[in-house]
Amino acid sequence: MARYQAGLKTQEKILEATRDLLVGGGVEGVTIKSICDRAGIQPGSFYNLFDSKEQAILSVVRDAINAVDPHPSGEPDTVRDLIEAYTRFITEQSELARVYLRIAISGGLGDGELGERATHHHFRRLARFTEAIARQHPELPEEEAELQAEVLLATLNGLAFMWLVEPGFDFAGHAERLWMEPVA
Amino acid sequence: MARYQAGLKTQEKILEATRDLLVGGGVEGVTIKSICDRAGIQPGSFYNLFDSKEQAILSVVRDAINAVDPHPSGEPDTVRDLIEAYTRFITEQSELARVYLRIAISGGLGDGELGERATHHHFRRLARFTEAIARQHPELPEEEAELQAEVLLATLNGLAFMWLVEPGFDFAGHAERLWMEPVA
DNA sequence: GATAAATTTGAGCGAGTATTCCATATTGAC
DNA sequence: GTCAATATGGAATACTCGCTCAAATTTATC
Repeated sequence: MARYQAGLKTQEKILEATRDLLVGGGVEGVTIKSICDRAGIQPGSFYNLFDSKEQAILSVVRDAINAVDPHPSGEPDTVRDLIEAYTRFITEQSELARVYLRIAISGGLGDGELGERATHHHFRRLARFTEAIARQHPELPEEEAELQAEVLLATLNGLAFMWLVEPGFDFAGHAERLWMEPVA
Repeated sequence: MARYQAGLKTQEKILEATRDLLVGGGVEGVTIKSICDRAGIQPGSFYNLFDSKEQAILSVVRDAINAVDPHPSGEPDTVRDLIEAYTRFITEQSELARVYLRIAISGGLGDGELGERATHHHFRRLARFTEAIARQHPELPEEEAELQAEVLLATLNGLAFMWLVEPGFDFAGHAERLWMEPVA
């Protein structure tokens, strides 16, 4: 057992507060004051555990990005696997999913490390979808597989965004219909 | 002819600068200083023509929202009309389209008048899609028509997001495939 | 209890923010 | 040219931002 683990609890409170604020108001709503108020601490404590505000945000966003792509280096996945993983991500980890949709998708356009991470994630994810489609339809030329992957990913993200705006939207039901025919 | 029209030119310069900044860096990148620098004016001139920074941003966003839904009270439109209009919006007014998509993602969920406008626009647009589908497929129950409209709109937005991240993405080509079969 | 390390506090700094104010310059009808 | 309405420049204001730091407090070991 580690000595002095009081800081771990504080760190958890900070990350939780940051995540809530990201869900509620996007990156703009996250300030040192808002984090500290919600976590019930003072700025000094924050900077005892994090080097900067950006670091706390990045930590939450990194979790969200990792959660959408589980077991990235396991056995090769099918298109159905990927769609089901996205559905589970949204239904079972909706808080992180909200962060993901608000920050990761649009964040790729900003500057700084956040933008780089989001862009890198986008292309890695696109490659993963492309591989799954190419594996499932070997007759397709590589280029066509990537095109279909782009459309599938775009559709999934569009459906997810609809769910973000209208919480009652049945993402799972609509995503299910994309299983077999990823656009002719 | 109005007297004292020197201010009109300044107003135009301000709106142009604001639009460019919104395209380049989202709402966060828009400051009074950045607007004035880009427009070649001073803060005093800005506040002679606008009451606040938010007003200038809202003016640009209002243009973007209006541009995506042309002739809102003309003759009833078909699904194909709506898809073609979105395609034209993106291909022919890409600057405004970038503003529209950036705000739709990041701003539509925030507080304030910007969020209200974006949300209001979303549901008005959804209703318009629903009507077009219901008109084209009278056999569908109202509820099913709305569901299909949601999926169609989600797909179009998803494709548009993809285009926003990858400027080379062929939005028009992919949107064309949605003409006849808006998901079975 | 003494000691030292870990943790928290909270005032405060410098930079940047939106906005205001007013003196000055420009405009345009008469 | 006159004069009032309009437009501009640029310093000043009040505020929030991310962040720092020395002092105080808590925690674990002897």
